[in-house]
Parts: sequence; structure tokens; C-alpha cells
Amino acid sequence: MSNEFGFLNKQYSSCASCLDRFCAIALLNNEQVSTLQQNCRELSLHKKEHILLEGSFTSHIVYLRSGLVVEYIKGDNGRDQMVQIIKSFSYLGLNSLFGGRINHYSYKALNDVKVCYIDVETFKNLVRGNGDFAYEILVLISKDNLSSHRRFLSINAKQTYGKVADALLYFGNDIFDSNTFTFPVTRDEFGSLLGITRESTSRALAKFQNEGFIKISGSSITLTNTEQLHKISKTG
DNA sequence: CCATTAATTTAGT
DNA sequence: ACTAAATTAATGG
Repeated sequence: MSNEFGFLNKQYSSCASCLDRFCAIALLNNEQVSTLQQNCRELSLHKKEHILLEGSFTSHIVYLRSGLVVEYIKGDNGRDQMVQIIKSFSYLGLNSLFGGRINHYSYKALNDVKVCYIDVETFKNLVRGNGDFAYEILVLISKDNLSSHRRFLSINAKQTYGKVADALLYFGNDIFDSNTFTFPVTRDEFGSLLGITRESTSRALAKFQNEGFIKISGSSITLTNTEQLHKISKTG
């Protein structure tokens, strides 16, 4: 690979030896990995930077190598509607792959992230040309679909304190694998994930802290009584 | 029970 | 210092 722009010749770790790569990449043959390599750019982005924008053409599928990302849509009133938090080793924009030519969601970095932009036609060709790989991509889309439906139905069934307790447990168990973590979103965004206001979020967190279920210091939060949080998540 | 409004405090750059 | 974000209290659907 050579071109007239020196900075584009910077050598990145190859897809073949990438330690962060999605497991299904192992199902590609050498030629396919090489094609992927040639149509893929690695980028480091900082917290708050946009990765994809709703409404723009789906020119790329993005692979999230490291960091946290939030998926959201633009709200009518100017308030964005958060859809979900996405962990590393995930693809962004997959659900827009066959949904017309535009991205249906925006994505922004919640902390410093490493991403790979993969040319969308290249990605589609890999899906067409490799059944095992396509199967794994279908699994991803299906899982995302199921978890989204479950999440929205669950939110619908709960009221504020239950929603907040649920989300805290979700962060602790699924996102951070720890009962202590740095809050990745603003109160406003957190509320938006659950369909509640930032004030209700504040009130719920303050209440939980007063009752000793959680401990907040700065942006760091500790779940000290997951038992009670579970109970509230179910009942209230 | 909870959103809205508004006033105040705190954090981030 | 200035702006964005968070908290708190009061009100009303």
C-alpha cells in the first residue's frame, strides 16, 4: 500500500494480528482479511466526540475496539433520546446496514475510544461471500434486537425508582463488572435512557444514597446494597 | 407518582 | 470567570 500522502502510510496493527478484533474475523480466509485490512481505518477518538451521525449516509460500519459508546437519536424538542450504552468489541451501525442508505442512530464516545471504520461495501461483500461470518453478524443483530425489546418492555413496566435501580444494576453487572464504577453519562443522559427527567434521576440517586444502597463521591458510584436495589428494581 | 418550573449550587474548562 | 450540569423545592396534572 502506498500513496502520495505520507501520513496515510502510517502502519497500524494488521487485522490479522489485532488483539481487539471481533471473534468472527477468525472465520475469514486470508484473502478476506486482507480485503478488510485495505478498507479499514483505525482512529482514536476522545470523550464526547461523535463517531456516526443519524441521517448521514452509511458509508462505514464501525468496529469499537475499546471504550464505551452511547447510541442515541435526535429528539424533536432538542433533547436527544439515548437508546443504549455499547461496550467494546461491538459493531456500530450494523442495524443500519440493510435499512436504507442512511444511519438510523448517532453514536458518541463516552470516554476515549479506539474505533475502526470499515467501508460499508467491503463489509457487505464479506457478509455475502462468507456464510460463517454472516451467521455471526446475524447473531449480533438478533441479540441486539432481543435485548432492546426486553429493555424497553421492562422500562415500560417500571416506575422511576425501579428504572433507576435497574439501570444501576445493569451498569454494575453488564457494563463494568464491578459494583464501583465511574458514571459514564450525565444525569440527563441517564434519565433519557430510562424515559425519565434528570430531576427524577437526581432524586432517585439521592434517595438511594440516603438509604445506604449506593455511595456517590464525585462521578464515582458504588453499589453497596445490590440486594435492596434488586428488590426495588422488581417492586418499585 | 412523577413531570415541570424555577431557583440555587456545583463542576468543568 | 464563565458555562454546563446537578440538586433541591414547590406546584400541578
